[in-house]
Amino acid sequence: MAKVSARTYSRYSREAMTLLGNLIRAARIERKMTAQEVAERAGISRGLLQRIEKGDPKCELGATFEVAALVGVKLFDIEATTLNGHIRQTEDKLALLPRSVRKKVKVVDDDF
Amino acid sequence: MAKVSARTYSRYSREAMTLLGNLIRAARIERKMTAQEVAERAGISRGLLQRIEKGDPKCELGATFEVAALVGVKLFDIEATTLNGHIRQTEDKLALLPRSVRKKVKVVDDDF
DNA sequence: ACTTTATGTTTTATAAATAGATCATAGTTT
DNA sequence: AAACTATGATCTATTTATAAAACATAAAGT
Repeated sequence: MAKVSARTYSRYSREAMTLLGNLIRAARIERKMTAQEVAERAGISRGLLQRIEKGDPKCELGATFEVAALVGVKLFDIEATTLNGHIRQTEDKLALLPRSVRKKVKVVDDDF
Repeated sequence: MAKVSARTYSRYSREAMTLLGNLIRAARIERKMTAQEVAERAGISRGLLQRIEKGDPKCELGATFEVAALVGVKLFDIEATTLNGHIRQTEDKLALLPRSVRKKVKVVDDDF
């Protein structure tokens, strides 16, 4: 009966989720859209939208971002038009980085 | 056999997810952390981390944000120290907004 | 104050994601 | 070049989220 393996979250990510939920709810109300309306447009249930607005960690990333986009909350504070450019930047960076990370067998003296 | 109700995503949210995944992967590699290592610290499986780095919409928001925090990717471009302040701001705003949205029965002339 | 409608909450059946293991491949270091 | 290790990919059992419905509450408009 007792819940066994509850996942834990760092303070930062918990706060980030709360903030995102708050931003979504505020944006939705400012745009005078009902929960029902937004849920329908996003193709999700009203219950899920409620959890998203609460900052529930157990929501799909896709559903959450979709709702955010729908009510006009900017992710990363980046404009829609420049998102692609940012993606390309990260791809260029990734192309330069090693493709796999190798753990050192011996510990290196990082301290000085 | 065929998949029935595949969810769709707007271009903006799809791109945002891709970007987030790329940022996480780049940050992880730059910090020389293996996928295994990050997965363990986040309390998730390596497979899930892989999907997160790919920008798969069907990941838990919590797991994704946790990983982002772990490798040092800033959500909303906001510092950890000021997150709380931003939350309070949205709460203040929400307190002022109406608690439920009412749809107009008659359409109002918005056009002029 | 009354009526209407949005929201909050709970429950259940169903659908889907996750963990974990395994294997193949590719990349890194010596 | 050889050995080692990280990553990519796939599979299955299990856990878990989701949709949908129903109801109660609360808020907004008249």
